[in-house]
Amino acid sequence: MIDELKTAPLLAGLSHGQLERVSQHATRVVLGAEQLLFSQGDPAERFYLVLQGQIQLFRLSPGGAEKVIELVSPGQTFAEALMFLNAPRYPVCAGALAPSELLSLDARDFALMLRESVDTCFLMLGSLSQRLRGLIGEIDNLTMHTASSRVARYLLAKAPPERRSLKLDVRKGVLASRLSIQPETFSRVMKELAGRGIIEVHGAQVTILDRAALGEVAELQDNVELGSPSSGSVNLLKR
Amino acid sequence: MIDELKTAPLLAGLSHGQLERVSQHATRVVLGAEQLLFSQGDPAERFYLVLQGQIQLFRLSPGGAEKVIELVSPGQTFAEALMFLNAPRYPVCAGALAPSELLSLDARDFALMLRESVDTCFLMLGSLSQRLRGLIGEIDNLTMHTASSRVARYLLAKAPPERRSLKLDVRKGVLASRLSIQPETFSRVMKELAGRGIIEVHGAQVTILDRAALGEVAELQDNVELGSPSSGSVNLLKR
DNA sequence: GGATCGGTTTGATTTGCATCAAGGCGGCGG
DNA sequence: CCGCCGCCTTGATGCAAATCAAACCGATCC
Repeated sequence: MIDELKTAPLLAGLSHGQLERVSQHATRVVLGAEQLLFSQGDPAERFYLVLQGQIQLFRLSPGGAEKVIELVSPGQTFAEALMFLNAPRYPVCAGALAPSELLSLDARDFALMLRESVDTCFLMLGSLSQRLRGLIGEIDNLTMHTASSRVARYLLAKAPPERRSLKLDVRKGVLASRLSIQPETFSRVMKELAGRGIIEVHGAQVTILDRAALGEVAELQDNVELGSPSSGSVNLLKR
Repeated sequence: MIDELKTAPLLAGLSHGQLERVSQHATRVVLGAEQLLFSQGDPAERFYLVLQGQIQLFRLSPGGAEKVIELVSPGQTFAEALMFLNAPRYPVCAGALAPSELLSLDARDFALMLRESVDTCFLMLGSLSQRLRGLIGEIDNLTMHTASSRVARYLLAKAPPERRSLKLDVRKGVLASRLSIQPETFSRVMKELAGRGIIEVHGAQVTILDRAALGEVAELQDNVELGSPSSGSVNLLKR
């Protein structure tokens, strides 16, 4: 299990002793597709590391509509920010989009351990800071750009820097929700882009034919950073 | 200056020695109304504590349109999250809405000091965590609620828990941007609310006449609600 | 094979809000 | 006091995206 813990950037820097301590309070969780892990409003006593599968974090409206806030892939952690609040409750729901396997870590114990490791505190601070930046980008995206632009940005961020092809790894409807648009609109945008010869679509397989034109649609300007997970690293401030 | 530093929750917990160290690297900044403090994209080497006045953080679109992300009041700090990234740049612009006075703190030095105080690390973690939660709320707001709802929420949040009256402390246009709506729409929403006898408006002075009705407009969680046959949700996910 | 069932696509229509365009109102300087 | 200049308001129009509705497709299972 310790090797599995090390797949998370946040935990990779821990000492062997610390990892052992963490693993002592960790449990393995297996979820079937469409299975719920926790609901928004539940007391947040644990946080999670995804090992396999795909997790969605989403908000629920009273009417039952769900809006996907974030998609979490293997190697990523989620809900760890909450352990620093005093009576934390999950602000979102979490559920599996596919059969998934995760590790569930004890927040309270982890926080106690953190007190003995300023280095890890800084890793955590860096991680939260990045997430903060991501959310600001998200708000920018929502308020200053059109649905087409958001789709284009997603495709550009998703496409390996110099490969033309990419595969949508979740149902299109879920993706649409992640981008805050309706499935119908998503479909229409993709069709429009395909019609203009900018992309080619075969099911979940998408090929970017004209990256420049896609950038145009994305309304990219100057130094806009796409929310690519690999962008931006953490400063440890050693010494 | 040390007393002034203590007005920030983040700094209030520091020892006297630490505060002295911080103040050694701090400078006082005075801004006139409409004066810019920094631009998005600038290297982020300092962060700020507002002493007097009112600061707006905003994103700039290429066309020059600005969208207010946050309004910062005296006693609050901003841009401190960036010091944990390695080559940080401000993701927003900051400017004064009124003549303002702030303290500018050295990020690098502060981070170094933080290494010697796990307690303060935890304060910082808590602060970032809260901000994260706030931004998620913001996204929820933007994607699942109407303009009227956002206005209603703002008024409810702004109104002291059991006072009926409140004063809008920024120009209405700025407020509109903060709520991600156009000034025209903001005006119409206020007029609509006034017309329905829910609020009363005299310039910047707003009185809430019917708090329950305003909560209704705000689409607050509790109205779970019309016509849904069972209390079971439409949610596809099962526990 | 045919039937069924999600998910996706396509088309028609509606709508919330932005945009465009005037007009009003208040503050401030002459 | 008057006239100018921002800001706010009010009205008319336009448009992007939501909603409503139905057809389509690819799985899976008799």
